[in-house]
Amino acid sequence: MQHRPVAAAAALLADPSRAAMLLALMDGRSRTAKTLALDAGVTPQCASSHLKKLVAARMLVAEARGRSKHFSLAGHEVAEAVESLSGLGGSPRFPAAARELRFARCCYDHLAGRLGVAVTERLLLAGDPILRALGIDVAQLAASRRPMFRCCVDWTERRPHVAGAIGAALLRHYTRDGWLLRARGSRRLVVTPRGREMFVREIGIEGDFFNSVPGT
Amino acid sequence: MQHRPVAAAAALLADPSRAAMLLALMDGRSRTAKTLALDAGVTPQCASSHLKKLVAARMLVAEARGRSKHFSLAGHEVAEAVESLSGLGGSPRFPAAARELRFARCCYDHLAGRLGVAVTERLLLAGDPILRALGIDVAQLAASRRPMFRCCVDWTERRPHVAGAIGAALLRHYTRDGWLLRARGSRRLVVTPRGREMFVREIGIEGDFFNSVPGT
DNA sequence: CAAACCGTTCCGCGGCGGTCGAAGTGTTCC
DNA sequence: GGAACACTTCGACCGCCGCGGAACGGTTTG
Repeated sequence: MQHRPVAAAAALLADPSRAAMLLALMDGRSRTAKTLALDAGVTPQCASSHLKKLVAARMLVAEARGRSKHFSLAGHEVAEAVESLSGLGGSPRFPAAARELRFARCCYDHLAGRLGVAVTERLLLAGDPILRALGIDVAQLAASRRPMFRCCVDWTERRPHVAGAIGAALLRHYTRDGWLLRARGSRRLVVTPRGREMFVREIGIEGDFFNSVPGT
Repeated sequence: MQHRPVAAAAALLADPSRAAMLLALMDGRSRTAKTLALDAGVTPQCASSHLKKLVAARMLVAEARGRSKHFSLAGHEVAEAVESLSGLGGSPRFPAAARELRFARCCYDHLAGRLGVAVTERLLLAGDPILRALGIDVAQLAASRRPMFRCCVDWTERRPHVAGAIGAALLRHYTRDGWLLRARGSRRLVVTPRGREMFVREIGIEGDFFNSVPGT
């Protein structure tokens, strides 16, 4: 609902030089200003200007070490935003040199690539009984083309929530079964008394979770 | 490693008018060009220009309906990228009017906000036994300030992988226990023979997953 | 102290892109 | 058919920002 911060953050990633620097830092390690300038293909004074902006926006953190200065990503949110933008890049074809990178790589401080996705899905399959109790057929969802499970970095909570086929199936279940009501013309959702009861009983959310909550 | 697509995608989100339009569509429903022009506070001809670009970049899809044209988000990836950028907006303070939105809202086609995060964590807690078998103490991780579980939209796979404290703990475990080796100066990770064996035995990944894989 | 190096600031140049006015095309309603 | 409406294209203006050149603190080395 506030579009200024979105545009401001995107504007910082919109410059090819800054994007190259951020991508160079995507392994979670730190690099000197000069190294980043070479990565981006610009002069040191130009890189300095970019790095200053990225630090001011708290996307990077700087650490003075001797006569050189080391930069690294400020946090997971930054790495995740960069990754999600990489996926929007249109062309789903990757150069052959990236094949190994595609299989297993580190993303900031965790495992990514095909192997990372496979591990994730194994962990999430453990939640299967809960979904089954709601009448959601995981096997059927898996048969569809759509990625079964996705996470979405939550704008307000800065933590992930379930998206993908399972996320959509859950929301469908909530609204059809009267747990949640969609507000007209807004993204807002309202929890019904029944929903409040069911979220505690079926999902296992603590009862006092709903106490300090505006609106029902 | 290819920074052009990142910058190009970010540039589309970097304009306040386009960002406002995308945010208005974040509930997953469709809107007409005129409505979006009003949302963004620009003239219709200006909105038309923006919408054309967003459609060309496959971020939006257009559907001609009578004399009006309806636009909607092209997919989850777009919604997720917008959400992750929203989180980078610096100021963690939200206007009071957004309190209800913060608690429960829909993000494209799934539940988001505090409630969405709570449901997600309940589902993921079900994976606890697997992590415990690896010697990862979930309770200890939960005590830290850091969000326990995060997902990262995978650049190559377009599917999520585990990030957050658990993701970092997993990668630490993989490298310390000799499942994976970090390549120098690259994000690339190499699976050792031991890792190959352990991923199958401990995580439950199928054995032939590693067969069609470059490098080891 | 002098030299070398890293990073930074100031400055003017140049180009990309967002904006609105005006005019053109297609659709719907009377 | 004619008027009203939704959307689009064209053209011109203007502001913003990335860029390199030159010059300036700060730190390390000989």
